[in-house]
Amino acid sequence: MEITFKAINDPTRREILVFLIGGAQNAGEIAKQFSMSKPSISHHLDLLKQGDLIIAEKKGQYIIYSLNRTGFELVHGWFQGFAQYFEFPKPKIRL
Amino acid sequence: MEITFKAINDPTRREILVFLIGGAQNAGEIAKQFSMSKPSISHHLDLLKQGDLIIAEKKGQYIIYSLNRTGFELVHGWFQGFAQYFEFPKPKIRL
DNA sequence: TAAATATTTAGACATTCGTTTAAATATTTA
DNA sequence: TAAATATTTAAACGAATGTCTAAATATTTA
Repeated sequence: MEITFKAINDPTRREILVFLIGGAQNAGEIAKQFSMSKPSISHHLDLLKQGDLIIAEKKGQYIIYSLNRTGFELVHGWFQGFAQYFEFPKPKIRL
Repeated sequence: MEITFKAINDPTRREILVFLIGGAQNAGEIAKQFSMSKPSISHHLDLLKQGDLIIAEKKGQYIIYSLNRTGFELVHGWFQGFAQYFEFPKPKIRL
């Protein structure tokens, strides 16, 4: 929980997540998207992985990263707790 | 955006938000919930306010805090971008 | 108006965070 | 097996963060 919110806190990491909506990519391709050193991106990927927001799979000399449902469900679940507070009353009949 | 994610990152601030689901409260009542100095809580409230997650209204010598829809919609909107990725295909017919 | 109450602002300090360069590990190719 | 490629790990460092105590501001009450 804590680590997942932390992972989402950084703008670069959020951009990585958005980038991965387009599909799984290896670390090098992800790093290309950013004007930042590869070790920095590697570190961001590690935090995203710790937060269960991405999955890493080794394919030969590459490591393929893709979005992980687990972390997103965790955060979404937390927000659900507020839905009740904000939601307008639903119509009782089907419109 | 940036400040809203930052505001949500801290566990104390998330607890404050959850506490406010129960209804608006003044700063003193909020501070009572935590084993932390009032200035610290005041600082957390300020960050939550900056992130549009709470609203502050002065009532006499008290300041009443309540949840603010704006910040929650912002974060929810961001997450919506991933819903498409994860969502299973919906049935074409009404069940 | 003086004292009491509610809350914030200011300054200080240790911890955490994001970044970099250099070195290490693992895999593939010549 | 040696060289090349892909990625991470390690060490260092300035910037940002969360907390505290002390002081300031604003409002109410005696």
